[in-house]
Amino acid sequence: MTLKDLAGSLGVSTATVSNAFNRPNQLSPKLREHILSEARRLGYSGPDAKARSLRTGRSRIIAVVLAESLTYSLNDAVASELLSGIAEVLDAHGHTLLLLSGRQSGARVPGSSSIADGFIVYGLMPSMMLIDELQGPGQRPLVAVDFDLEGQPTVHVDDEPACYAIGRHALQTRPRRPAVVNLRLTKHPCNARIAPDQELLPAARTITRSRLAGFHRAFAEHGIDPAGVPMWNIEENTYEVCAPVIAEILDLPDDERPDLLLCMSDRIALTAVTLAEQRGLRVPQDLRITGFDGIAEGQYRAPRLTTVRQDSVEKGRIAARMVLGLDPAEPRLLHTTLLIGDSCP
Amino acid sequence: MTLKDLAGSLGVSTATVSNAFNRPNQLSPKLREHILSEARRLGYSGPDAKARSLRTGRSRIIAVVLAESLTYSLNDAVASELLSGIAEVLDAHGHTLLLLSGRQSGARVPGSSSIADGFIVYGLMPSMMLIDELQGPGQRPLVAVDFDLEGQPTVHVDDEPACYAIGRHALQTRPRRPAVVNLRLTKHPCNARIAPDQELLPAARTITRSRLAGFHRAFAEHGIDPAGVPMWNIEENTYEVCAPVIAEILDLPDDERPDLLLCMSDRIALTAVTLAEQRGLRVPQDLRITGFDGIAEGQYRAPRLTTVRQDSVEKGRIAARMVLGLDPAEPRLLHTTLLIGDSCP
DNA sequence: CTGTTAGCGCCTTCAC
DNA sequence: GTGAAGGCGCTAACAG
Repeated sequence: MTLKDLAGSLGVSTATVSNAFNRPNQLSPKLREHILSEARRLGYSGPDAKARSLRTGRSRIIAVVLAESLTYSLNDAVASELLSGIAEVLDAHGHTLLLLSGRQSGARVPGSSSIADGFIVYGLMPSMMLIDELQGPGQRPLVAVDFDLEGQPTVHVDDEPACYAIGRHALQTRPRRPAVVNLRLTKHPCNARIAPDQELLPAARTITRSRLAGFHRAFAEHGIDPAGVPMWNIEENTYEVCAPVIAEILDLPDDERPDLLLCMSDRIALTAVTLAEQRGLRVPQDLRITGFDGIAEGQYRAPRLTTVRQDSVEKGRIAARMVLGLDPAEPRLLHTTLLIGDSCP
Repeated sequence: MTLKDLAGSLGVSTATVSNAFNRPNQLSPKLREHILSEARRLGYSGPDAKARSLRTGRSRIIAVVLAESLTYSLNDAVASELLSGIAEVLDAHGHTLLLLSGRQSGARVPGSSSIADGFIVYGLMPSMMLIDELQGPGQRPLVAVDFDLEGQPTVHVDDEPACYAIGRHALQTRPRRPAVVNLRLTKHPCNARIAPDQELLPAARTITRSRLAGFHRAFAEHGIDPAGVPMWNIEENTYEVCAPVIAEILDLPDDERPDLLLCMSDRIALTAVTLAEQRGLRVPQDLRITGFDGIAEGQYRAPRLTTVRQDSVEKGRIAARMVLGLDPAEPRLLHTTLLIGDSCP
């Protein structure tokens, strides 16, 4: 059943039916109601989305491109919150959400990406090819979240000041052996301690760099040489990947084991809390731990995490509003708030 | 830049360009390579998805319709795992994922739903209107997960036997005051204790009903009258909604407070563990707790949850394979495994 | 192996 | 307020 069929059986032109669905003020209310009710009766459920989008050039679909695999992203609290915020705004404005991953197993970008009216890209892609294609001639809006993309509006969090604040708080009690646990900081994948001469990703490619800068500023201010602070790196923000690295840290001999762990995410910090518990290490007496993100899980279990809260839902809302053209397409910086919990009072 | 333009500048017909992209064996490798490289050079990134989908009738997009709001679903571990499994299969077969919610705030079903090649519907919709429209004349495949939809293939978990198994395990140590904490069991929304005469949803409308039947079978087998077991109900599987109800239970006077809590989800059980800890109640000595789902969070924190693990990722994979026509469209029942943790040894 | 042709279903000027 | 006509970009027959 197509619009044309319907017009045929009603004895009106296709334009009139189209108007009944799309431009109420172009025909009499009475006729419109008649058409709509007949449509329902005959089982015509409105203009076909495929044809409509070809004709109008718009699909009312926004694609969210996630750097990581969908499997990972959907199970990450921060990414989920971001998606929630995006979905909320899109839904409120009659748009729907198409999920794409930067790590498609399929050979190339799925053709279906060209159907979207705009893109929200989250986290740095392993390859820029995808982005290049998205930015193609169509000139559809694109918003980058948590990384920089030349010539495109971005949404960021104040990573450096946030980590400075948390570092300053943690250093009020002077640690004997502080350490930093990073997330995707090294140029080459590494789930282990970072060697002093190891090559790191540039600041433009990972927010961890800004966060580290914040910690370093706090260290310097407290007379601690940042170069002397041992660092570890973790590639993926999951318990499974974090656990071995954290175990390596906690299983160091007593006189080498850090007594302060500045972690780049709450997931890392929570893993540290769990493994410390298992080893009979008391938090915060034997080991103080800080996180980043402020995810719910860290706030309702004991000991409550000392961390910095970023409003990922709001980040998503803003990105969505930008891509829909409701907000001006300009760089945005969200502020964070320090949450002082029990893991580092 | 369209396919036609490209054909024009290369001096070949549009069919040849189309073949270069879609049917490699319909033209010489040499010509194909030439066309593809010229396309890249001129900035043509392949056939437009909108036009292609209109022409072929297929979009390579599968829509997942979630009963709850996207905000809720994305933050629920079980729904996220389901989506992971779906995404994994779709991705492997060159399809992408469109997210729809049964609780659209937008007036009606978004027109964009008619773009999908098939639907996976998760959890019972508040209204069947949406489903009716999806099932419209198009006859596109539809798979229902965790609820029944007449005439459509479904994917279920063995809820009744699973709860029978967990109940049997828990009742090996005879509780003095067992209780059940349900999820969406009552006909009318209720976040409180369920009155004996309160109307419940029919089994076809909530899996909780099957789960409860499993518990009741275990009770009966142990000579406990199910009717004498107090029940509570919770409407949404989040800490925020669970906490007040659990608090109400735990704050009962000592001689009324349950010493065994059979919970319909790990989220509920974890909330109970947290609130019990806060009140100085020891788990499992003072209060034994069981869950359902087997989510990661319940397995790596102490005390490890006694629960039943359902493989939601696999559930998603199966649903996706069915909707893509890779598996036969027939009812499927997945098995669960009992996980005996420390919350109810 | 390559080119021609006829729509897929709809929206939107333009004339009436 | 209504109808006729063209084309959005592409693919699948069919011819050559």
